[in-house]
Amino acid sequence: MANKTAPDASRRSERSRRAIFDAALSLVGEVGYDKLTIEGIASRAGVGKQTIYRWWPSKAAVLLDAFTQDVEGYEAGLPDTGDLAADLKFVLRATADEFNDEKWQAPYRALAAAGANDAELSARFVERLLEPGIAVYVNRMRAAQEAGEIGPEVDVRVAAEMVLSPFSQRWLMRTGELTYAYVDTLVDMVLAGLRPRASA
Amino acid sequence: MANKTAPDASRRSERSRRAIFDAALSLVGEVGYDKLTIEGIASRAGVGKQTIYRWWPSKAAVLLDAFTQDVEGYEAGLPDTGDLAADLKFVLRATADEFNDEKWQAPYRALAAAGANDAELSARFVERLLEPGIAVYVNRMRAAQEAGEIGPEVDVRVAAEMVLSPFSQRWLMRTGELTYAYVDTLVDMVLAGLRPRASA
Amino acid sequence: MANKTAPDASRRSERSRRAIFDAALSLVGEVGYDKLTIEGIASRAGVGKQTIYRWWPSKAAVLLDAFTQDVEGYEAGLPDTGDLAADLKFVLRATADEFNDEKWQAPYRALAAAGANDAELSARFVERLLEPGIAVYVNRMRAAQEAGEIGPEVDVRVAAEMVLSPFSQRWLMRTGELTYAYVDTLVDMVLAGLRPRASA
Amino acid sequence: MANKTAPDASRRSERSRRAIFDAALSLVGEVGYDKLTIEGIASRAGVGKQTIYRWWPSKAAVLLDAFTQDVEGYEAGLPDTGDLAADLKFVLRATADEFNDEKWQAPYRALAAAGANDAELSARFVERLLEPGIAVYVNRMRAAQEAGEIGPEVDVRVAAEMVLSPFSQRWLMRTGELTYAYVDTLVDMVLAGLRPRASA
DNA sequence: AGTTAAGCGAGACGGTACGTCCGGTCTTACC
DNA sequence: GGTAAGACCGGACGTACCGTCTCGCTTAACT
Repeated sequence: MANKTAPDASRRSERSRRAIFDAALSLVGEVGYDKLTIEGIASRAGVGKQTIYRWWPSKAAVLLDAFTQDVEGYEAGLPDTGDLAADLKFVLRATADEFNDEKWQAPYRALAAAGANDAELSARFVERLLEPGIAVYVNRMRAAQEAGEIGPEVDVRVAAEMVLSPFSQRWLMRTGELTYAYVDTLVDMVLAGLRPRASA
Repeated sequence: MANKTAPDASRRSERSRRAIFDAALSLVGEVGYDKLTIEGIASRAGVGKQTIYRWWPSKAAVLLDAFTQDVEGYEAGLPDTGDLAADLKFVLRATADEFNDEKWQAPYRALAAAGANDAELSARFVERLLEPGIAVYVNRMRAAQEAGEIGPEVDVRVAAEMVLSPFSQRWLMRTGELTYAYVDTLVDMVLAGLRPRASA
Repeated sequence: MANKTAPDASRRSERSRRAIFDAALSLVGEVGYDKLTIEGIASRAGVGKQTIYRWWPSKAAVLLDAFTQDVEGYEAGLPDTGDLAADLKFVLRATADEFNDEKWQAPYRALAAAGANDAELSARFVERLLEPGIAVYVNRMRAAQEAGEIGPEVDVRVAAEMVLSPFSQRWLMRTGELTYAYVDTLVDMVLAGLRPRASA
Repeated sequence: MANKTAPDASRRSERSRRAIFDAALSLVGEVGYDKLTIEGIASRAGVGKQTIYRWWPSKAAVLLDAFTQDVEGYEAGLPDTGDLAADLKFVLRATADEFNDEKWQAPYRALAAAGANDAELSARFVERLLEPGIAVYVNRMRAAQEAGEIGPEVDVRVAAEMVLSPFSQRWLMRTGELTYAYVDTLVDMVLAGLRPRASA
């Protein structure tokens, strides 16, 4: 795969890297993904085009790095108060706030869209942004399962997706608002089906 | 909004319209959405570029029309055998087959992606492709609700999304295969939460 | 040559013909010859494009007709006071005024230029505009020749061109002003060579 | 005036410059000026369109540079045998040969025509092609004037134009052939008026 | 007076070229 | 050797006109 002699990362300019990220994020917010250009990023960052091409294969890759850079390490806390429904609602409400934040919209939408048409990018997007987000829910549900709040036969990954996918789909396709009420309804409906079967 | 004097639709060339649709669909399958160009469509269709620009604002709009044209009226049948789980699995398996069909992939992915970055297009995409697909499930669930299979307090729209969104999200983000087994699990898990509450 | 069945001139719309001439002349003055378009003429004239294409082969042809229409019959008077130099200066001064008139500049320049690249148009331009103008001088010189003011061996056509060509060349190429002083000098210098040789 | 940041001429590709000139000259000969296109030149030259637009404002400007490049330095020799008439006839005959050469026709006509409608281009055309040609005659005549062959009161510039303008006008407007006989007649007639006045 | 066919205004059409923008590569000079 | 700068080839953009072609409509000329 690596045909051209790989660049020497140790000599890389940190200043340029940061400037490129800043430029990419601010530009995608201003002009949208479609009108985001490598030349535009280079110009805004005060950087030569080649410096971008040397380190990234496409504007989507730049944006992905810029964006993950910005959000890395956010998945630290997931509360476990013992009340699964309450915990899920708490986290999902926070996520709703995030998704409703204008700053996130443009780059996140752009990456989701770019991923749809580019399998390789999609994989990295999923791995670095989507999966860590899902893992939070999966882990909390697994704990609940061990605590007996959720039936042992339940596939918690599918369960997590039952909460997260309707939520993110609504947002991505703009089919509805992400309100706290919606979030609560969604969590309640999903959990209703996960309770251990009446052992009687 | 419409600033330029609108073209006279009654004089429109049906032959050109069809040729453009055919060209757009075949090209998007061959080269992918990003490399799909208006010039390419015009050339393949044997049509002047202006004829495309006269009737559509973007390649995404062309593709949406081409695609809906192609699939219109497909949502005729939704079985009601009295067994909700069986019916949903049946339809969702068919939908899985459709989504796994190469022919659908390119244009559908392209439209979903284009919609993410273009609210207006998104609205038309949702209205003409997404909603009719969802309606099938909502209607069947409403019937089940009236038959007492589903609790009366259930929001069937959210319930339908609990089935459909994880499914389409998997496909769009390529986070998993759309197998019959997955489909069955998903339906079962959702329905588990919808059953009427144990009578008091 | 006449391949398409010729249009029936008897049914021709005089109103449209005039409107086209007016539009062509006013437009060439406003936007220049290069940006003069058939569509622009048609639109300004309130006329269908086909009506222009039916009667003229090119915008240059339209302009030529429009222009000659405008100036036809102007070559009526050529004075003969018996003093050749005075008469030539008188006419040439008037011509200078004409050439210095802004209204003439654009269409006349345009036609001269178009003629340079189009032999057929050139022929009509010469025949309908250039030659009649030259004839005035040739005729007056021939009269002078018969009166003995000019030597009998002189080719009056060439003599006329010796006056007119430097004059029009200056104007066309913008190599100098067309002043009365220049005109007078030119006439005097040419006539100096035409006088009958000292018979002695 | 120079609004866009000017390109860096020191980095200019000499190879491209030459290729553009070759392409422009060969194409104008093949298809004529009206059908000469920037795209055509770029394609024939194996050059991006932008490379043309970066350095020239119009096809006429390209052609002018291409043409002057081709002919620069040709005005070296002007004979002075002591016989003015003979010398002028000699040079003008050579010029007639040149003007009758097909290779010259297209670009020269094109430039003359383009100049008629574009004052700025005209100025450069005159300065770089027309004036050097005229200067040859003016200089020779001035020498003759100093030698007493021409009257001291004669404006040699006007005299030169009396020879050259009828000549080039004939060619440009196609009103007559440029034969040796015509050339000789013209020179003789002009010189007849320039001789010093009978002393006394 | 009624019929008919041509000219007409309008403008959609298949094309070509415009002049601009940007992609990705390459070169130059600097650090 | 990475970098800022930017010229280069290529190719698509969206626009403007070309010249051709219908489409109804007017409007003369010929039954």
